[in-house]
Amino acid sequence: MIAKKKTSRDKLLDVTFYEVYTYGYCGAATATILKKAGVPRGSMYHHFASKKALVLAMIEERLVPKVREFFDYEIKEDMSALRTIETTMKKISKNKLLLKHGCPLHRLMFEMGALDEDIADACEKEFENMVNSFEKVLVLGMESGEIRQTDAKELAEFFIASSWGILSRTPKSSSKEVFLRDIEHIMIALRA
Amino acid sequence: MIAKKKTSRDKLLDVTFYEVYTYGYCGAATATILKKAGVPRGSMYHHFASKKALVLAMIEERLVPKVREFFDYEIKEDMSALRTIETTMKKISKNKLLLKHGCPLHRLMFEMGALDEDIADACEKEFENMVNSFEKVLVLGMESGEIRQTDAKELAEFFIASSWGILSRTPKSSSKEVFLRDIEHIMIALRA
DNA sequence: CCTATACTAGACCGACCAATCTACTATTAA
DNA sequence: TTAATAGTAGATTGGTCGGTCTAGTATAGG
Repeated sequence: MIAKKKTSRDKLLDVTFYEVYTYGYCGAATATILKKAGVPRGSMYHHFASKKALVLAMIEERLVPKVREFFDYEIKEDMSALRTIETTMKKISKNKLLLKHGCPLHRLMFEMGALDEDIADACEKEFENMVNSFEKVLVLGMESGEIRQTDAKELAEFFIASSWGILSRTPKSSSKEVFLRDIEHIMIALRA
Repeated sequence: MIAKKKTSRDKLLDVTFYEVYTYGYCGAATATILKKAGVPRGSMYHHFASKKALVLAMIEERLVPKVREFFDYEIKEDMSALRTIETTMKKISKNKLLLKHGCPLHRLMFEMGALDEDIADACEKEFENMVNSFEKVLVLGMESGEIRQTDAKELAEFFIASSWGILSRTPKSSSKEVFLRDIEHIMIALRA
């Protein structure tokens, strides 16, 4: 494997993801991002017009792919919808950062939703993508009789929003066990 | 009715609630709070040792009472548990600010949970109070056979966390109708 | 070699941040 | 009248914020 040297741009996006995830948009300082990335200020403003532009690029190139790692369902016809969902939830429950800070998309959406339209739109767009992805699984499950018959899109929206709430409990009160226990309650609302 | 003159302290707490609710802890600037409250800087630091102390007092004296307005269940033995919950959800769905910004307790908890232990503890404490309050309703409902038999505390925690998630959808995608529709899905997990 | 472009480098800027400081006023009690 | 306390008032401080500026380097095409 060839060790590709990370470009300044890549380093900035990596660190920005972590800083915004941890401290929020307002709490993430460019000075800290630059220091941690080991990139001078001039380079950052060469690649990005502003802090906001940096964060918008980070959403597209880091946050969205990371969210999809967890939440993009490969539909395998031979696997049941309920088993597919269960597998995803197990995977999420094993991620310490998710349990501690919640879904990074939810975090940014919640903080900035009413404060910046561009960031809100970028988040909303990916929320819709998650809903569409999950909806497909639910439709399959409805066809096979595993999932309760109802509007699949609405059920998908409900499931994702609820999961976000469950993931956003305080670090102190959240754990793998608590998460999976809460999810089990949601599942009752999904099953036929 | 005697028009009591609001003290500087009261004005500061009122404005701080609004500013922190709207812009978050990091986003809320003391300069703005002082200006909107019409209180000089010296007065603020006479009453509160720091911004953090101001916010902690705000939690106790404004945020917690406001949350309890909505979520403190008076248990009326003659009213069914499901009807009690339904009434509360209807009340919440009529509040524009709640739909736009979510639960103020959830907001602060989510932003500061991992960043400041004192604020996290204050939020966690009220979360537990909400859970206890809701648990009582669920227990009554289980006794009357309306609510599904399960651990009432766990079910209460699940319900509140899910509701928070549902309330924290983007301003654009949230409305009274969407909220009540989502709640209806949670209710399926509650009913016997 | 010359020149244009892409990128690095960090000093610097004004604005804004939370917090401190000294001075002043209103109220109460001795 | 005096003294103590509570609260008002806002200028000022040191530090941090996002963003700009000028200078320098690396690379590629001619």
